[in-house]
Amino acid sequence: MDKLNDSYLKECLQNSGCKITGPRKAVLQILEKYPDNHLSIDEIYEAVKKSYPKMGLATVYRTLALLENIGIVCKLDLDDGFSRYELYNPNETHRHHHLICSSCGSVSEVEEDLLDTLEKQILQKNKFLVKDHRVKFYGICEKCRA
Amino acid sequence: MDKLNDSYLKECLQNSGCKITGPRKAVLQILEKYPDNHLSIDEIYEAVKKSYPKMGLATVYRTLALLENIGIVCKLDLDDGFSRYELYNPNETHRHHHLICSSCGSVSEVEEDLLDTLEKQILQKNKFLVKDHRVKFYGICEKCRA
DNA sequence: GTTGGTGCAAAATCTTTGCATCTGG
DNA sequence: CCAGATGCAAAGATTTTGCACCAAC
Repeated sequence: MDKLNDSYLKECLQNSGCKITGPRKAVLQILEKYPDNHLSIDEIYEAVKKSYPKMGLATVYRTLALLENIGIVCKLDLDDGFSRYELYNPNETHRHHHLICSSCGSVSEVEEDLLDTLEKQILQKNKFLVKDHRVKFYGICEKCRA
Repeated sequence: MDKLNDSYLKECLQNSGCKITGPRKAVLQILEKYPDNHLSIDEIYEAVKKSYPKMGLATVYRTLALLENIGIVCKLDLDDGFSRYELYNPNETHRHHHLICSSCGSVSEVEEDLLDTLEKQILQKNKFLVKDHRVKFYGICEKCRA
């Protein structure tokens, strides 16, 4: 798993003419370690410092911007004023959706996409060719409904 | 139109025990004047100052937060680092979708909702009761595709 | 007259940038 | 070795807050 992603990271970075560095590996490692946690920049920074103590916050910003550019991670906005990131799942062609509970604040995910019909309609009616989307659903989660 | 919204604002504010003030009317007036412009805080501030010169920026922030709380306006995130607001359409039960062109940056709207099926599936599979959503589509607009 | 609202300036946050130093290839 | 990457601190940008004054009701 680690090896696999190391080589995936290596490939992506080298294709973009970038170096494979300690900070970059460390950031990716944290994102792999907490796949469903929607970590904020600061949370990533704090977590990385444990394995890579000399990490600087600016480098976290620069690294995540880079990883986003080359399509390894995706920025997330959960309306709390923090930039959050999660790994792209290489099997996804479109971004998955997030379910945000208005009661407890928990965030879960919908793997299914199911917007193809809507996107086709948008192409026909609005002549707009959809390439990707970001979808957030607000509501009440299972626990809070009980 | 102006009268009508004045009384709508009045009703909403009074129901929340808030006063009807010059700044609040001025902000709403600007949002009504530019219904499709997705104005940023600063754009609203600059526009309001023309009709209400002593307007302070902090009041724009406070007013929009208030109007959002009582359901008159809706915050928008167009990924450019600015908070933007638009009026809620009282006829909409759910938020409409935004089409963001990756080429020219233009933002247009899809009035249709069309997520009912998906939201029913989410209720069944995830036991999550959807109350509202935010949907952004990224792609290429009609002009840029030509 | 009270209570809440406003303007201003200062403070707090998050993010970006400049630059000397370090490091991967 | 050299171009690119990093760490640190300073600067930028947006948003929030404290407080004296003002205005709805």
